Amino acid sequence: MTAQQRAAAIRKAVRAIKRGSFTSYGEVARRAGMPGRARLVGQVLRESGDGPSLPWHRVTGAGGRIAFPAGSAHAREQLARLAREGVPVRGNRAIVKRGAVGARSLDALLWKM
DNA sequence: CGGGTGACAACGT
DNA sequence: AACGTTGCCACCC
Repeated sequence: MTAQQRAAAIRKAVRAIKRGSFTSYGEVARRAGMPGRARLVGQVLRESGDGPSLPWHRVTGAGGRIAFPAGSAHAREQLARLAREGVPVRGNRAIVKRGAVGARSLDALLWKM
């Protein structure tokens, strides 16, 4: 498996994310057949840059957290694009639907959020 | 081979 | 919920 092939598989998985929804880096990696390589996903998206064929904004950190620093140009752009597609956002994150398995840590549940 | 670096993830406090 | 720590893994010196 060459780096090129891995990048292609990852981009394919990202393109498969439906409009109005989002997926974590780790999940994209799993769907691309490379569990545990979440960081590689970020690396590929970084070198791929922006483009109409690659909905990079639909990829978030675990639990919908935006990977870019809060307030940064990148973060604001991603949140704006997600919101434009109808994804509810709050602060530096996209809101995960309730009931999704593993959507929340036990902590978050106890802290009732 | 050795060490530093991330668009990460999971856990503990 | 905000942080800090660890574990991870591909890359690049």
